Amino acid sequence: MSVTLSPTRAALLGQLAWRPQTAYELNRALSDNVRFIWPRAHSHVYREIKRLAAHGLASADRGATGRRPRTVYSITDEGHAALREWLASDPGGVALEHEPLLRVLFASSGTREDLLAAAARARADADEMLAIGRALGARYLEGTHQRQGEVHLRVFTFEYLIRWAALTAEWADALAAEVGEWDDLHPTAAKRRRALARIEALLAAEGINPRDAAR
Amino acid sequence: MSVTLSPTRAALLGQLAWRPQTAYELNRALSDNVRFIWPRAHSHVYREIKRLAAHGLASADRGATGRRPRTVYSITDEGHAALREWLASDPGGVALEHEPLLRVLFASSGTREDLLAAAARARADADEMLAIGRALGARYLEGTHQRQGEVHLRVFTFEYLIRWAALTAEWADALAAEVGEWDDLHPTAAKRRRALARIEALLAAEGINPRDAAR
DNA sequence: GACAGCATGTAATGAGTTACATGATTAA
DNA sequence: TTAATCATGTAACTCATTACATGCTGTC
Repeated sequence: MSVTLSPTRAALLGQLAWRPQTAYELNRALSDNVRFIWPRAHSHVYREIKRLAAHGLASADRGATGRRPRTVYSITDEGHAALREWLASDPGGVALEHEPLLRVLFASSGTREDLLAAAARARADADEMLAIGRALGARYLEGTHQRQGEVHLRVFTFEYLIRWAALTAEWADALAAEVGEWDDLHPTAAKRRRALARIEALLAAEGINPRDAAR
Repeated sequence: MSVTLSPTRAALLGQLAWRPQTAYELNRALSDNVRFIWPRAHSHVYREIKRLAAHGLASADRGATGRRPRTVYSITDEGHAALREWLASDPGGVALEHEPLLRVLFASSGTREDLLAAAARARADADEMLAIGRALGARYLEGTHQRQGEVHLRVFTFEYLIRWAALTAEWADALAAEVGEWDDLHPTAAKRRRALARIEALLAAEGINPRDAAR
């Protein structure tokens, strides 16, 4: 009769499973590890970890730094069990929260500059991810990552991060290159022609035959 | 002194800008267009559209189907202005909510089968996106999409969707292939060797030099 | 000895979801 | 004519964020 975890709480417990930590350290770890795949605000962590403790999934070891409280949390046996149970449960799916893409969808209500700004933001985020990926990759290859013993698993999250970042960067650049040649966002025959050619190329590149489409 | 929009509300208004719709139709449109890039629960739409109407960004035209109420919403001039303003504001960033990836990160607390199930879920989501992409692509190429006049812009969202789906599918397959050869999730020298080789290959493929890494 | 940045939280508010309810329409 | 599914919402609850507050620690 263990507690059912949400992905957010599972992420917390999962981090705790690695070692006892304060809420602050948990926040750091979450930034390093899941910022891009499960982002949450830092204040959230303080509340959620308390709730995990209240449910017996974590234990709280209260101490102090000078006159400030300082609480170190550890995972309990029940916590381990709940984490295992979560991992065995039916996994939730995949989604983006991609504001630049949303802005592209509604671009015709705005200006060319708005659209370019959205691309720039996507590119900036991708650059940040690539920088993190570079540092991560270096540590893995040197053998100095804190979870080096799990490289055989970490390689998968690493791969997704890198490739997703690269995709986002390429996409943003291609968008900026195309729109950079435009005077405004209005359709023209030439723009339309290039768009259709690109759609065909994409479908071909991914081996997709549009005639198979279910309508 | 117009109202500041959240991305979610902007998505609603953006859809409304295309044509007047009921909340139900908005939900359908959101499913078709932004499910993967800005997913929200359907009940949310009913509340938010009312709030937009209350703020004067949309107008509500109350009618009925038999004895049931039926409200058609339209965007107002203030709504258009708010949408333009949102598009001109500083864009938010890019994030994933990728539960399979989260499960991979904590895989060592679970079983090999858990990990394969996570990969399968990612693959299933990717398949769904690819199916939608195929249908979308067909309509664009035939020239029959409802927003055909915007293909020159739609091509960008289309591109991202297709490539992201393809990436996710490939990743899931690669994960399943590798883990499929394992007996369990424990590290071995061979697993580690393959992982490091893959990390190197990835960095090389993306033209990333880990020695440039900021530490 | 003061300023910047790290560390450690709380409160208030708002966003989002799940569960429920029920009328209309269509196909078997 | 009944079962399924489409259409149209509401209520209750949980999740998550923003804004605030303040103590420590190192550096100039």
